Amino acid sequence: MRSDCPLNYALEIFGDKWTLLIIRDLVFFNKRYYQEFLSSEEKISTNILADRLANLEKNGFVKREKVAYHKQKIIYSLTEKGIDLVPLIIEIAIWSAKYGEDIPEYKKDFILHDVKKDKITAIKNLKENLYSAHIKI
Amino acid sequence: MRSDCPLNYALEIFGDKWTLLIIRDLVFFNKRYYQEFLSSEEKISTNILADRLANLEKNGFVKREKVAYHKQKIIYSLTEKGIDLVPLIIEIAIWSAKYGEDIPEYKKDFILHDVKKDKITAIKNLKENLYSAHIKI
DNA sequence: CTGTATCCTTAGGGATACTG
DNA sequence: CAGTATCCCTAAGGATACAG
Repeated sequence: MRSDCPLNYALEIFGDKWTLLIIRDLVFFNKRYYQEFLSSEEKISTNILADRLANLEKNGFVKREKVAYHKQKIIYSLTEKGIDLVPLIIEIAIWSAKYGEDIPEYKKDFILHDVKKDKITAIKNLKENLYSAHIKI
Repeated sequence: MRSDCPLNYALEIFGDKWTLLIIRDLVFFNKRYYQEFLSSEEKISTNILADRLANLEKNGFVKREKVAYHKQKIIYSLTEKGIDLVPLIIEIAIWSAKYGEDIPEYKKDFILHDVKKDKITAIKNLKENLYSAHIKI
């Protein structure tokens, strides 16, 4: 640890270029399986994905469960600690929607109109989706 | 660019372990000069600092101005684009105050009581400080 | 005082083959 | 299918010396 600053703490545990993208896949795209993460736009490679998933589990962001009757299949889901990253991911998205370049207009519009205008509802809906998805499992 | 995702965009331009700490120094500790950034807790080294300050300027987060009658002295200040990172830094701090380990209680209390309870006011006050500091320059 | 430049080490990461 | 293991390369970063 470089310091006891809260911002520094966060940067040290999820301040890399991949971790939050995996969280995003879980939150916004309802991804649950290894192959699904592997096939996301950014083309994460398998060794990095395995490493980050292991870290996410170690740090309590993600739970791993075996799928019944599919011996090798593993399902990933967010813990409350992971779900509580949603507000900050949304803030990042809002900033990018305002200043980002080469981001499609429809994505910017969605964030600035549907999300930013009522963050509390947007966050609530996302959390409900995640919890109900988890119950279904 | 790995994708046109807003989150990915943000991670690519300030998703490293140092950039947001410099922004933090500007926002919360009112640092303005190279030596001040250099002496922060996390012990950034001079080549990294120079590199990140150059990137921050290139990406429009920070302005560099020479101090009158101090030929070599440079003063750094945030642009609006940089100031607009405040809400997301606050969200990170709130998350860390809830889940972070080895963070002093008084820091957690400050964030959870003084900041989280009224984010809008906290952000407004920080922005006013930054703008008035800039005018004073 | 504000950087640059250099040297060197380590961490991050892509590609791909392999394992249970 | 979910990882591991290996190879190799590049980026990140620390230490320190130097320049304007």
